[in-house]
Amino acid sequence: MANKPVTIKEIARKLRISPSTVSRALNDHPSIGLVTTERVKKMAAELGYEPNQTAIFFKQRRTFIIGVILPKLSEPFFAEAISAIEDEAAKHNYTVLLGQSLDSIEREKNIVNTFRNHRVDGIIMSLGKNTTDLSFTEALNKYNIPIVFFDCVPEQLNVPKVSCDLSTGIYEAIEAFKQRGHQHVALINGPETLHASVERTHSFKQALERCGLPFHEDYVSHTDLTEKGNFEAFQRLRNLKEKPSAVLSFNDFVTLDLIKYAKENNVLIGYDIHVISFANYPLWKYMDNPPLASIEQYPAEQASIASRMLFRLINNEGKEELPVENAKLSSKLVYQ
Amino acid sequence: MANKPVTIKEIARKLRISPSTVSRALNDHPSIGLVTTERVKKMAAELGYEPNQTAIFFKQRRTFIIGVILPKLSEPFFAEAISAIEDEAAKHNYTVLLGQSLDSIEREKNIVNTFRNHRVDGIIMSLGKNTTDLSFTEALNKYNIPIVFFDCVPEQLNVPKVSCDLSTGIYEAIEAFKQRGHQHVALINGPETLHASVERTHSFKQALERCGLPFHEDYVSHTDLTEKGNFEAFQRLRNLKEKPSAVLSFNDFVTLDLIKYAKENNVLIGYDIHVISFANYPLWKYMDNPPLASIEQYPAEQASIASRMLFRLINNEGKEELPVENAKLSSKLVYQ
DNA sequence: TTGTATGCGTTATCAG
DNA sequence: CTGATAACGCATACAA
Repeated sequence: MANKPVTIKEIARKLRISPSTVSRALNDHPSIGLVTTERVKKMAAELGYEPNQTAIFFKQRRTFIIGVILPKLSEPFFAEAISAIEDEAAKHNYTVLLGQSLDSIEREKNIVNTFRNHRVDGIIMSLGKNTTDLSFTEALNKYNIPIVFFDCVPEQLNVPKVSCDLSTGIYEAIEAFKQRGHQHVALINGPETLHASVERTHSFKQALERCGLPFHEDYVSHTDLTEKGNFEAFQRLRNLKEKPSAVLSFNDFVTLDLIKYAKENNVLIGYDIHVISFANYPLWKYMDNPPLASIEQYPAEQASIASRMLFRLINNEGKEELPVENAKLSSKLVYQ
Repeated sequence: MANKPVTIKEIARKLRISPSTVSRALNDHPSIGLVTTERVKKMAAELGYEPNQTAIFFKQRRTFIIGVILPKLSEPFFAEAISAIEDEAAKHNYTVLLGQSLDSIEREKNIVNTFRNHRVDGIIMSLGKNTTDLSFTEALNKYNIPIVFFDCVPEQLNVPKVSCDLSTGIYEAIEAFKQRGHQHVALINGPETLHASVERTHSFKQALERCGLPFHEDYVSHTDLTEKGNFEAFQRLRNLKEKPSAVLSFNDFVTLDLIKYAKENNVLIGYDIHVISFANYPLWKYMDNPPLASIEQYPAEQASIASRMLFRLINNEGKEELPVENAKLSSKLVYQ
């Protein structure tokens, strides 16, 4: 029936001691006698005392909350990531404030702002596809709120981040294609403006060279990531005089559209064309024509490492000048 | 460079007026003169003043945070739900604290406890599969923290909740099967202990009767929701002397296993057996042998309604004695 | 070992 | 219209 919550003062009054003694007793302060400590704890339990966290937060300038900003939870990649973050947070007695950016820079700014107002102790963020300007993070410095990026990270070095190196997985993919006798390997890449796309093209080219396979610009087909764009990107490849027999596709959603397109156009996946996809959709095993393999990017691992970085920063409280950590995992080719 | 954040007091000092005046000016209190208000605001802007929310939260006994507890974000159903909640929360200037229960009662309790300590202003929760004892919510009363349930809700009436009535969708499904000439329709149901399963069996039986189709206990096959259990449940149906030609499956994950099993055992979906699934996996359109249709349960709508209920309770602040709201949406059969 | 006093940043009450 | 003061619940420096 919602009585007024018990406070330290009440316990003190009932016990005819001072609030500070109660406070210390409850916190197992060494200077308090065993007997009083016990008395206080007993009374606290009896009254059902529970500390008012908001008061503590206010006083200690710590909220025990971290904010997590990511594009979209409906992508399995991020659902896995946030679970890992939640686990890591729980270990440190922290809770997770959630914000989905939906790849909108405007929303990213708002969320950062809200989190800042809430005085979260730190932020973990995966950038939206088009975000390059990080000036909005500067406002965080004012309150010494550390931010760690993962997966889609800024290019600057002086910011803590963990990401996945796609070049290793790409190389393994090309190698796998070559072993299966493919000579013409294509890449369906994201928008040319994306840093992520540029990197992929680079690694793709390098891997081909290392494997002694030819690279030709026509074999890199860009999509705007809409269904239509995905279709067209695939179509461009199919229209080449020398059709590629193998293709690396930008992500699972592109791959799904590719599969759909193939079905509608009587292209047989695994026969006319072989596919390897980035990321790793949990459902491939149920599909009739799944990709040959996927380039695993370890969302949970990335997120865990980022969390641990963040807690190191939080617990350091800006005391020491810690070195900026940058971690990079190797992606890997995995078969379903 | 992390200077000490500017406070109201500093503004007051610089302007040689009292802090309370500054506070009122910043809040556009009508009793403050226009000139002072302007002066204060200008100075505040100059100094880059930002209110310390934690202090305000503390003072106002409001955190502007709601907690959301659900089983698993990796289920698309809940990913959609939480996005709807986030949107609704943003409209009310609220932020979302996240907790995944993973269907563990222990975790549910811990999360509720953590949220309570953080003094969230309210909670939205979808219960884990096995949760029936709601005593852990009683602790919330102490702080007048309202809780609203959605989708997987407690049976009691005196608790605000919104769920989806499956009987309408089930009826439409059975009708659709009948129109296609099916006489033997089966149900792959969840564990018998689950309230949700019992309800489904009931609605299933009723729908068959209304459609003039026979009901037989053998045609309700229970699974423990593991892959093995799903396989066996399907197998039991296939082993009946009179094999069902149509089947309603407990949820999308069961359906996926069913599809897998069918493929491995040369059962042709859409020919040997026709399937309608609960919920609506966003990926059916990419599959070669998708279910005929799905029973849509409107996660986003459920979550939105629950959010609005919650904010009504929060904004009422326990002043009036509001009636307990119970909403029920009708499920619907949808084709892909 | 314990109590007293003070402050965290803000707002509300009351007085002027 | 504005200022002084108290209060929210807790923790801590200092005093005893």
